[in-house]
Amino acid sequence: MFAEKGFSEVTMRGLAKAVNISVAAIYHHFPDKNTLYLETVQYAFSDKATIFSEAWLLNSSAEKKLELFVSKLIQVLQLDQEFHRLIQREILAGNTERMKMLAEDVFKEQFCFLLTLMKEIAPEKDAHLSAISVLSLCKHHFEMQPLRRYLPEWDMQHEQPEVLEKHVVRLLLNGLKESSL
Amino acid sequence: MFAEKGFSEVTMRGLAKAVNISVAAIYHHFPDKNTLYLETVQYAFSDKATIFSEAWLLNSSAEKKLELFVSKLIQVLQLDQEFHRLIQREILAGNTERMKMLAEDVFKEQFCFLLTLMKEIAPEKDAHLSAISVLSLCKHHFEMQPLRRYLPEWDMQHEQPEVLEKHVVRLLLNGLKESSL
DNA sequence: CTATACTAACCGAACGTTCGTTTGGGTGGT
DNA sequence: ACCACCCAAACGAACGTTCGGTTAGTATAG
Repeated sequence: MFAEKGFSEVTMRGLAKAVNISVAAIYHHFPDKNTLYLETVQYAFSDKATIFSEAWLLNSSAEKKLELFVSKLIQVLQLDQEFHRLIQREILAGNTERMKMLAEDVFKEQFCFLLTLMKEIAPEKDAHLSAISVLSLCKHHFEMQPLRRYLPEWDMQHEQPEVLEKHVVRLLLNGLKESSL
Repeated sequence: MFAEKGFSEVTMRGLAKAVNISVAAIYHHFPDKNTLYLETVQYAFSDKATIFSEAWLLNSSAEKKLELFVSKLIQVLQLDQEFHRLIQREILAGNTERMKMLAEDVFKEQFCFLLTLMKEIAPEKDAHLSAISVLSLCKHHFEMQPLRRYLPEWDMQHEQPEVLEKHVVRLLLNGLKESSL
């Protein structure tokens, strides 16, 4: 509900009704709405850190690892859109402490993996910018979905994970490997 | 204020204080808060459509046009972060009618230009996906700013428009032009 | 020229509703 | 006797909105 509607659009009465208990019963388990929200967010993020270990441990070329990482990332974004909305809202809120917490506890490990991957694939490029670009190409496609549907030349098959995956991987592998310039 | 805090965090009393008039005076000009918000959004978007015409009319190669477009886009995102936040919030809200309106009245023209550009640069690639990728690479960098600051290997100079611009253009021009595969 | 009517613009104070939160009390298991 | 768990009901604050009245400027009639 927080992901869908945002913090202030979710009421304690609405939450209570959704889980079929009284409002006071919620206050038996959580001191206030803010703490409830923070624990909800932490819970939602708690299981996401382990998903990418498969790409991590893959014993193959850096290109194949990137391919698997992109595939996993798109898969997560596709399957758990609530989670994605929660990320969007958190980043939009931009609370300094929570950004530090997210960066440190949730994304850091995966991001470091992505950084080493970028250094392998494109050693002469800025790894941080490259890593962010990987995330951008995947994540933003989903963010734009509500609007993209009404833009010219939109096609249903753009929503298929495999199509997007292929597009992103080819763009990245071609783009990151320095050819000319 | 709507861009900064979101619709429901902005109160009529807060608005009134910000412009030094009474709450009732606002209701003299707008029927209700919702209409006020909608007119605010439309006003904020009204002058943005013309900014990119310079890249449009440039009498040069498609690559140079893309370069100028990316430059302009990053410039807008950098200078008018309020506007960018408003876009983010609108897309996150995802109201069908307003998405249609945004797509049709605000973005369509620029997007069509970008589509023809993509067809010139990468004729064998899906133009829609390529165009969205261009937007993604620019827009998402700014979206991630609050979080990125606390991720490894972040550098102050990543915030400089020219650095990001160069990175994005090189990634795109290399990536979109089919070389191998 | 003056008296009158009208109106856009504004205000303080209130209205009804909804919100987060608290209170006081109940129930079943240990 | 205790405690975790739950409830209906209420509390005060904040919200969007409305109300009655004031002001200043301007058009109209005598």
